Amino acid sequence: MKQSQLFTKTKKESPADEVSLNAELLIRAGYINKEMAGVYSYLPLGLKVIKKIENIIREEMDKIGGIEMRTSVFQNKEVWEKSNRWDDEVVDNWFKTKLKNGTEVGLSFTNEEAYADILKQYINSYKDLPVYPYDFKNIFRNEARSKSGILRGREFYWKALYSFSKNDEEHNIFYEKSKEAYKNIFRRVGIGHLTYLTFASGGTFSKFSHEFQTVTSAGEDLIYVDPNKGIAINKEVYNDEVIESLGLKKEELVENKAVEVGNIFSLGTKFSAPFELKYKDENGEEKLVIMGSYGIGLGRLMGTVVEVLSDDKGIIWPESIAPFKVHLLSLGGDENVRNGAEDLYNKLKERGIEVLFDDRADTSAGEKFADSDLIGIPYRVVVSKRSLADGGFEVKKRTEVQGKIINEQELIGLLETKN
RNA sequence: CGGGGUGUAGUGUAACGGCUAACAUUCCUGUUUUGGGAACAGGCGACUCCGGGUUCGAAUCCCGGCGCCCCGACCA
Repeated sequence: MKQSQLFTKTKKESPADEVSLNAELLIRAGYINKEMAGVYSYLPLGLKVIKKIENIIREEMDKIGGIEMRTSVFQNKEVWEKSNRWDDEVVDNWFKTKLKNGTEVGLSFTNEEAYADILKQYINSYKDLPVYPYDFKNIFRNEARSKSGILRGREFYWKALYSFSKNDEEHNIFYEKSKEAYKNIFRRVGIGHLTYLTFASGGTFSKFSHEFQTVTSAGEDLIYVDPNKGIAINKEVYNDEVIESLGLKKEELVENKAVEVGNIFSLGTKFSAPFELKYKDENGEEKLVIMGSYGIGLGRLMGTVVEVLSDDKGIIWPESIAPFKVHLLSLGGDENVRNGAEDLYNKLKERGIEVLFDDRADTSAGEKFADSDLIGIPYRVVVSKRSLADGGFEVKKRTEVQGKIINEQELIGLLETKN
């Protein structure tokens, strides 16, 4: 993509109404636009990042048997009354609206009811189980207080998978697989080294639920990390008994602030019971389906990556979720430079290398460098009189201080390598 | 929903109760520039969040509302 066609611009100043680092950098660099508290639009660059994250999650969900669908944002009151979660006294963060005829309609704040209700139509026999449907969709929560930029919004894009199993054994097998899938996801988006499987309160059907917590000062949770074992305990269940039952030692645990980037939950029959979601087993006996839920907020995940991976100049995207792999800058108005850059741009595109080409004619070198650092694309390639005189193009990783000059072949070779 | 803070061109800031609301940046015109947010000249852009009040006079003081940020409670 040519930068001259990208309508967004960078800002020198941080917005006055944002304190959180993720919002500051993402707004300054032109990834997101704030509409109101807790509500952000994703601009072209931001959407590219979200799609990259979405694809990683999709691959990992599909790998463990997930099957993608899409539930509606509109929610039927009758369905939610079955699980007693329609009433505002029970759930206080509903967004609700009305049809012309006065019928009440809710906007999804979670998906258990929708899935249980749909799957009830299709699950009859033990032969229909297990199944692992999931979707990506926007979720709405009327938070009393949203905060921390895109870490906690009133509208957010998430992935939610629900598992439907015949019994606890079958459920547990998938539950363990989902842990591995989640670890893969957080590793692949570049925060694996800071993200811990965390034991949290479990509800009625299991002792614990599991959260994936990324350590950062921007977090709103407190967790106690065992760095050697790579696991943590959420403050909400942190006590001597729990520490002991997990085989941990209190003196080895480190207190950290962290962001909950994902969670997995055993639901047992909490929803299958009210929905009478049952199947007939081999003996013709009716049994309740065992459910689990597995969520990841994509905006929160994106914001967490920014919180964790940036410097004083801007964002430092991991290659896996960067909006582009390469930021190509042409410096100066020299004709050879302009043609050389254009030529390289076309060659990279032909090879399927994602490149943002800063082709702006009247923009100074300093401004292009500053923009490039702020936007945070992993590789920066400079075409200038100097680079051409030295025999090619200057390539520098966002994480490096000093670039090096290499020729076109070497450059394409470098950028084509998969990692 | 409790507590604290705050609201002025697109953005970031200034302005004693008193002149045409200032500066920087963005943007537009022109000249000159092109390896770290270039220089010069000119120009556009604000019912000072909204509604009341005090006053000869309000961006400024008072009351009410709303927005936004932070702490808490709650939550992915």
